[in-house]
Amino acid sequence: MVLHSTCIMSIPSTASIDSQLPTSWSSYTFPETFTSVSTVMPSYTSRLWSQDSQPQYWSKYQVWEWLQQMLDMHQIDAASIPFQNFDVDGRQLCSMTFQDFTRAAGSVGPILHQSLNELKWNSQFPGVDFSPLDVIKSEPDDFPCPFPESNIYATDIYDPSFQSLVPVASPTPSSPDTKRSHSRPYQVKKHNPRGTHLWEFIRDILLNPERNPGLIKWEDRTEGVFRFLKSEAVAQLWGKKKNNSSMTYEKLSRAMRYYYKREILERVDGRRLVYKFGRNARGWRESEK
DNA sequence: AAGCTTTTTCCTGATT
DNA sequence: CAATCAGGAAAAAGCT
Repeated sequence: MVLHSTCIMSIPSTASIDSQLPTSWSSYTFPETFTSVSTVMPSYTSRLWSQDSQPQYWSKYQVWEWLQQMLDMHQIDAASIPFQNFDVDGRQLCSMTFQDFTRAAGSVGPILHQSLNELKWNSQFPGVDFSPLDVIKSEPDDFPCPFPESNIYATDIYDPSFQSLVPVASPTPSSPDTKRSHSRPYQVKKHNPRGTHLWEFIRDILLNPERNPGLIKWEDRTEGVFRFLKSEAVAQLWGKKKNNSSMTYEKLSRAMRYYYKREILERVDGRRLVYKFGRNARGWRESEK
């Protein structure tokens, strides 16, 4: 077995989290991901090579988005890690060591560290049409290898988030002899792409005061009730994310109202600009496990 | 490629 | 009055 993570993590550990002051994120502009570059390039290539998939080129906002995604994915409450410890761009993030992550995020650190490793791996070896993030857990009798004829080989990798050895695709053309015959079964499962739904966008603003310059505020934190303070500003932000400069609160609120039926939101009547998360909304609770 | 889901756009009418 | 809320309808955009 090869602990592949160690050879991926060959980046020197120099980032000192403590030295980075928690500056406000509210002034950060949204990155222009998935725009001109990806539409021009063939989708296959663009998906793998867009800056979006290369953590070293992430903006601070993208780092933050990734954090959100990780917490969602592992069902960890956002309040459990101090976001100000991650006021870093992709380059700085990538230079963080395991210890840096532990210092910055406590028990969540190892999970973040491992997930980032997988992303680095993916951006480094774009020939595989799935992300290591998609590899969830090995299941017996779940062969065959999803990329039998590629020069990618299966290798066991220790994944702290699963506390087990997880077979994962690994580029080791240098020593095919030991890897090609690998017979560990594995299962590939896609995670949802980066949360782009409106309610997630709203939730994420709510969860991060650093990025929330009085846009939306909790009315009742434990009940999931919140209120728009600057409805048009939020609409503008949403529009910016969707590359739609004509977004208005009028239209955004229509989309919000569709959530009632799906129980992502519950109706709060009588109070203007007030909404409440419903049973199908995830990741907003203070302690969600 | 086609079909389903989510969001956007537009609209009429009611309420605050 | 201006803003917001309610949804119907249908187009557009996203995803699988």
